[in-house]
Amino acid sequence: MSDWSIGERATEPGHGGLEPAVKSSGQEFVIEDSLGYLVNRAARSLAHQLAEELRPAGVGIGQWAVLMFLWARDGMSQAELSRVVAIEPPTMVRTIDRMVRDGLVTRVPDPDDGRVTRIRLTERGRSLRDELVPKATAVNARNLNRITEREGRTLKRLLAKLLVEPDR
Amino acid sequence: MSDWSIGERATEPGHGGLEPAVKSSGQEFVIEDSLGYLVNRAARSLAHQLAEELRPAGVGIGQWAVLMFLWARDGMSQAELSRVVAIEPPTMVRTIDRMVRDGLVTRVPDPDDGRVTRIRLTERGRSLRDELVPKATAVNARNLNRITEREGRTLKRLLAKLLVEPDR
DNA sequence: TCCAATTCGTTAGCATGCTACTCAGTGTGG
DNA sequence: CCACACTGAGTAGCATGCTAACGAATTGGA
Repeated sequence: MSDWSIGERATEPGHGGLEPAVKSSGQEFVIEDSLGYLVNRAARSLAHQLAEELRPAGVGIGQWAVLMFLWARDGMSQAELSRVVAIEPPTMVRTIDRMVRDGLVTRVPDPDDGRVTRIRLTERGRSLRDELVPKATAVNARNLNRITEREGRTLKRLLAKLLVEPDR
Repeated sequence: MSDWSIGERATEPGHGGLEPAVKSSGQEFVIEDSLGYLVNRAARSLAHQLAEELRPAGVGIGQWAVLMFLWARDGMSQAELSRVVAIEPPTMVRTIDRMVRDGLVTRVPDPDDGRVTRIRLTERGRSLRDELVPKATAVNARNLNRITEREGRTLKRLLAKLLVEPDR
């Protein structure tokens, strides 16, 4: 699938009134108007585009965020990384496994704390920065181009607001 | 991880200036300001919350969208479903596998076209609608509560705009 | 000082997403 | 009518996300 536009409707065309909604006890749930649906679609679209850019370099989409944080501060521990990337530790373990396998990072035991493993960029991991950052920037820019700059700022501000300490 | 707020910064606190950015050839890439990062975080946060609501019913997050479309029009083919849900066919195959396993749907061969399998809701699949739609509505509402109603409409409008026929 | 709670990394097992490929059934242009 | 293209479903193999549960190391409190 290379088409990320909003899809067909569930209801047959030409059966009279469009009704892409589920009526449940009088309530209506219009899927195309669901925040979760829209955010999920947008996230997959963006991830798909970024993955395309990263593929030639052999970097997976899940490795991207880790690289970003390591470029800002090399030698973070796995626990620190899973906190900042907002990924569960078991997921981080296997992402790091793949990055070690691909020669992007190495695991270094912390001398002061026997529980901690520090993640260090290899030369290759470090050098990918100049190659990949412009590509990622381009993906964001290309997508933001569809809306005004002001709208772009608004969009990001609202998304950030959703993430600040969710209820429940 | 139950904390979906914006995480720690990559740079050490108190080393002077905050610098959560990766400088690459003069460019700066501030991760907390990246559209892709924000959308991805928001999507996982919302998916996590919805999954929580669906779990008691034994419905997986990937099955949710399929159910939504089947509630609107029962008997769609797998190909139709993968188009409207915007999921690749192989992913749909296995999602349907699990839904069959869990007694939500059945596969029915199309009498007119030997290639086509139609997906029909079971009584259980149909009956979950009244139970789950309010829960999903609540998740969206709870998250939209953090911003004004006007902002919510803006957010959804901008997200939808990103999805309309991406460049490239 | 020493036991209990916490933290860190990890394993196991599952769901959901993708690409690449295959095979069978349909449809179409000569 | 028939070869060839297209479409739908499925298989294989992988990446990335999660929860549950552990064992080892550290820390904190009595």
